[in-house]
Amino acid sequence: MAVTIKDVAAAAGVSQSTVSRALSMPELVSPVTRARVQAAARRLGYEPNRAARGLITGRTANLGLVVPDLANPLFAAVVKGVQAAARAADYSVFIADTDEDASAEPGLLRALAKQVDGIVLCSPRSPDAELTEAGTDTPVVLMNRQVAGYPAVTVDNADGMRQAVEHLAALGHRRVCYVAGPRSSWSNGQREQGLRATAEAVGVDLVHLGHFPPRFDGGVAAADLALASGASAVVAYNDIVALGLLSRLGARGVAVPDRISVLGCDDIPMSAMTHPALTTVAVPQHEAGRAAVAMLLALLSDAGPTAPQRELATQLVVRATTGVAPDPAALTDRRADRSR
Amino acid sequence: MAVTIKDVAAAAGVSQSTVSRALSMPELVSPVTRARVQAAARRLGYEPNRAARGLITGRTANLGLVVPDLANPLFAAVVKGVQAAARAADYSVFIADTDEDASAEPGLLRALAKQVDGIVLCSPRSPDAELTEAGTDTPVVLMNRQVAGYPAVTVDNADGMRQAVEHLAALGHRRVCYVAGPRSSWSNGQREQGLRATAEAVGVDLVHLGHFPPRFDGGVAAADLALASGASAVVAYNDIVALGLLSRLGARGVAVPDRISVLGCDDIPMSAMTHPALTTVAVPQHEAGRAAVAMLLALLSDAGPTAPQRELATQLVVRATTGVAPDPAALTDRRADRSR
DNA sequence: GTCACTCTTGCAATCCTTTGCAGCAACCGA
DNA sequence: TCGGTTGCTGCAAAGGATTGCAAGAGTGAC
Repeated sequence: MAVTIKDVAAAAGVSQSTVSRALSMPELVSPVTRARVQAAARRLGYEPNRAARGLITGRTANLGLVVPDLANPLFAAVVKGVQAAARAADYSVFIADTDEDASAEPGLLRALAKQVDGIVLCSPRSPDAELTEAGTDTPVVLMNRQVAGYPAVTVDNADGMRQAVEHLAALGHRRVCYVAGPRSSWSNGQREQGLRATAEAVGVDLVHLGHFPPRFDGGVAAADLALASGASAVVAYNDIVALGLLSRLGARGVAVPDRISVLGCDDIPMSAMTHPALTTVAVPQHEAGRAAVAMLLALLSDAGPTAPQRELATQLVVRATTGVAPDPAALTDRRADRSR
Repeated sequence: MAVTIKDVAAAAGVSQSTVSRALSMPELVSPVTRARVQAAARRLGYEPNRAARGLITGRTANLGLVVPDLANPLFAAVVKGVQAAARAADYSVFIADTDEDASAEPGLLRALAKQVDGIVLCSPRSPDAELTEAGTDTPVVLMNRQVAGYPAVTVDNADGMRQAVEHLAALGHRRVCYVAGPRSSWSNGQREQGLRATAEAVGVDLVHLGHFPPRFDGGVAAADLALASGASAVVAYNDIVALGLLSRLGARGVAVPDRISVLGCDDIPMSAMTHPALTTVAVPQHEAGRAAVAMLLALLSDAGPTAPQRELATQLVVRATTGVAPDPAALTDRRADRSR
């Protein structure tokens, strides 16, 4: 049998209430009693029973985290950030994975809601309406999405795209194509918008390509279209798609970046490991995870506004898949281009 | 306020005990009462309070999962498998990530133990002694490791290596090098052993290379050594290391598989996406996760032996990084070439 | 008609902790 | 010396579900 508060009380010669207070509100008991109780608790190896505590306080000391796909390294980073922040505050984390299935979100949310104090909902795919409908009484912080009335942590996707386009423009690119991600992704919308605004501002033609699944094969499928679009640079919805692009381009013998530049987004670890290494826009997902938990915890303790917003900066990381735009004349003759 | 069993009892006109029984031991109440209670429960949207139930039953309906690194796609697969099996049995899962830090394991284990009914310990890095020492009263199932007295789910690493070596031998390779993983990894030990046994049996020279961290840069670091070892094929501890090897070989302009063959282990999704695609030994981690949960659940219900073992089959997946061994004469030619 | 038995159901204790309230002592100022 | 604080401590009541025990109703056999 586990040691209970009663055992500690007996050992210290005080009542259960005093033990409880000595351990969780130490300033309420006299120093000498406090010391005696704490000594007894430590000696007996007492650990409060979380179920009993939760029963009366109504709190579980657990947080929930919902991500679209754990196998995506981006979300692995989020998970690690969330875990770290939660552990520091003595919270544990339940993780649920929707497998990119938007229709699974409301159900998971409801299931989680009962056993956690708050939920971090990362990159939700559900339409806003369903999201608010599934809205329980449990506090929720959104990540990578903004919905009116909800607190949210986002990254400045538009600014990341601005950096990307300006980088490409500076390299002489005049026609850039964007391989779009899921229509239901808020981040994708933000990226499209940032892209469009900057493209117009710097005088770059923007070609919009389909909506592709945010996976490797999405990039593979998009590569030929990108090549045929006449663009000299491709911006992908994320790094995994960019990796798919690179793969297909490589298979077709298309030189990157000599013939076409490729740019990803997220800066997952794999991006630095490809050949050539991927130029990408780094989004601080680990930090975003921490921030989301901090926000959630603040919400739980009733501090601050009920729908705070926090936006984290993005940063272009220039590696080897972006280069000077090919001379339009040379485009038809690759050999001439190379020998330049 | 949430709806409690009391509300359901009042609505159905029965006592709390009857409600409790109607919902969790339906065969104990009369069909008509049962129907009335269940209808009331559904109508009111009743969900039992897990804390209250846990308080009296001593069960949490939670499982714990400890993995070395969530960012490793291999473990992401394990997580998904565990989640799926747990959800099917109405358990939730706490996940802890040790960041490949063996010394963090005992602490995490202890912290988890209090809030779960059982733990799946995946690829533990701690020495056996520490593991058993940290051994709590909480049931634990090991994955990718066997320790006397513990139930475990493993994969047949040795047989996977047999398939790998026989494949290489059939391609004419006579000297193969192994890029070893962490010394503390049980899987690594099994792989070394399987490799050695088969190499001897088929008459292949085996060169053992260091112990490298199971990461991309481990492979990068090992590549030059592998090349210098005179082997015509390299087997890597896992796919990520193999990817590192490929990267460094590519950077040095070494042709794969013409000059040297590369073989990974695990079959992570990325392996199929490289150029050339990686030949590897697939280990069914998703299924292993499911199996581990099944075993844990059986343990919790007191069925079967206290230390059951289950071993899953591995399967060589031949892709494009393994090929016919280069002609030894050609090998020296090329070496002379490079030393010029 | 009565006894023994089964089938349902309700009562009430229990799990462990937190917390409002009250009691008690000591201490301060008047 | 006494009333009023202040500071600690203990009592006891939750909190929501499970479960051993017992009571009541119904059934079948003699």
